[in-house]
Amino acid sequence: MNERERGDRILNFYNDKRRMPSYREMLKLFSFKSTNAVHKLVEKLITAGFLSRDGSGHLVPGEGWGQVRMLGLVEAGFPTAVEEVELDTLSLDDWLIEKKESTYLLRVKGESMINAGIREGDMVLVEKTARVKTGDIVVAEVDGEWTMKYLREKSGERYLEPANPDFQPIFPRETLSIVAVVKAVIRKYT
Amino acid sequence: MNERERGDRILNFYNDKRRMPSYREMLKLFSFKSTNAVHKLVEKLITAGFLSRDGSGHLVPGEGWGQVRMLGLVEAGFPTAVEEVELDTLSLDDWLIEKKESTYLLRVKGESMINAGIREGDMVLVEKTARVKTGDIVVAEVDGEWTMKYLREKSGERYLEPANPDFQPIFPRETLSIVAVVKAVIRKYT
DNA sequence: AGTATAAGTGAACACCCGTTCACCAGTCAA
DNA sequence: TTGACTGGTGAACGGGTGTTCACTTATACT
Repeated sequence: MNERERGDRILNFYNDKRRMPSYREMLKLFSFKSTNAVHKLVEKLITAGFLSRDGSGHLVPGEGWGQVRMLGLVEAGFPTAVEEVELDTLSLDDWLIEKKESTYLLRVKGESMINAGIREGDMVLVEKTARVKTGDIVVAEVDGEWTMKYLREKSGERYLEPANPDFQPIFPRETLSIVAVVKAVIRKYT
Repeated sequence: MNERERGDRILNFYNDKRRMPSYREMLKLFSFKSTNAVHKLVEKLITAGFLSRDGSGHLVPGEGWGQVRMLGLVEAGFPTAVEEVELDTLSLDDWLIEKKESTYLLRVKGESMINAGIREGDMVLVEKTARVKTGDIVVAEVDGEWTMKYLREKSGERYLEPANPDFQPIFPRETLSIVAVVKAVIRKYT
């Protein structure tokens, strides 16, 4: 069993249980009989970057050992098992979510944003924020109704434009309040 | 400071440091002066579902308190602050990734799947697996080249079909090996 | 006013944690 | 063959951990 494999085993424990194993638990994990063996192994895994310590000395998963291995372009093909070590890994949560308190996941209804690649049933990750620019896809309340559209501006007036020629732009009669900005689109295949 | 707020503060610590705070650390977190106060608070947060204990009694984040709050349809609008408590939350990682060891993230190149809502620059979450069905979007190697297409079957023969009328279906001359199945598409706006 | 109940203090305790020390077996190079 | 190095055992230790007990203070309900 090599170093990489052992690091993976610890990180799998973390992913399962949402916490690091104690040295005594690692005894069983590796069939060791002395916590000192674990101690030495952990020190090596730390210098190797699999694990690390936070400010107060507690063991935490190493930087850049998130959940998914990221590869290059599709055309480039898959790397061999040997190369995999070099790859960057990341957690989707950390990658997509900037402010967890104000981030929400919505299911999309309707086909009004089809030309932006957003289809009925997709999930959109939105952030409640005041920092909106024209051109962003926003969730807004216009005249009492909720929709998701492009935010546009013409002669100083903001309006909403769908990404579907079958729908008409929405010029607010009374109120146009931007509630959230779409940060990402996630489509999951069953 | 109410219960919800205190639970959030602990979970924020967890999201920051990737581990649970100790009772002594929570002292500072809540400006308490006795670990017993923390103890009682934690017990309440556990019965409230914010936190929980794993098999060996260690403190872990409660079930269903992942990263993102999930809401209903866009048309439904945002709930008020009071209602938010009722919402389901989940971790994108847990939701999207089934087998972490064989899951990879690829950046899409080309427009051949545009009608499936997959555009150049999107990220696709793929899983190296043998369980492929016709109709799935797959990453495959045909005659030495790598592409992502729909997997189709006609008269017992498997071929690849793009989701773009400008491209032609690919009937393998020599080899067609399915490398991975596309499980999800993620488009991130900057 | 009286009294439960909730919420926090302060101290004590047993236990588990990570660390360390001394020691041993195998391997590989000089 | 010697010597250094790697990877493991076994035991011991100090400190941090969660828990518990007795007590105090504040809030709320008759």
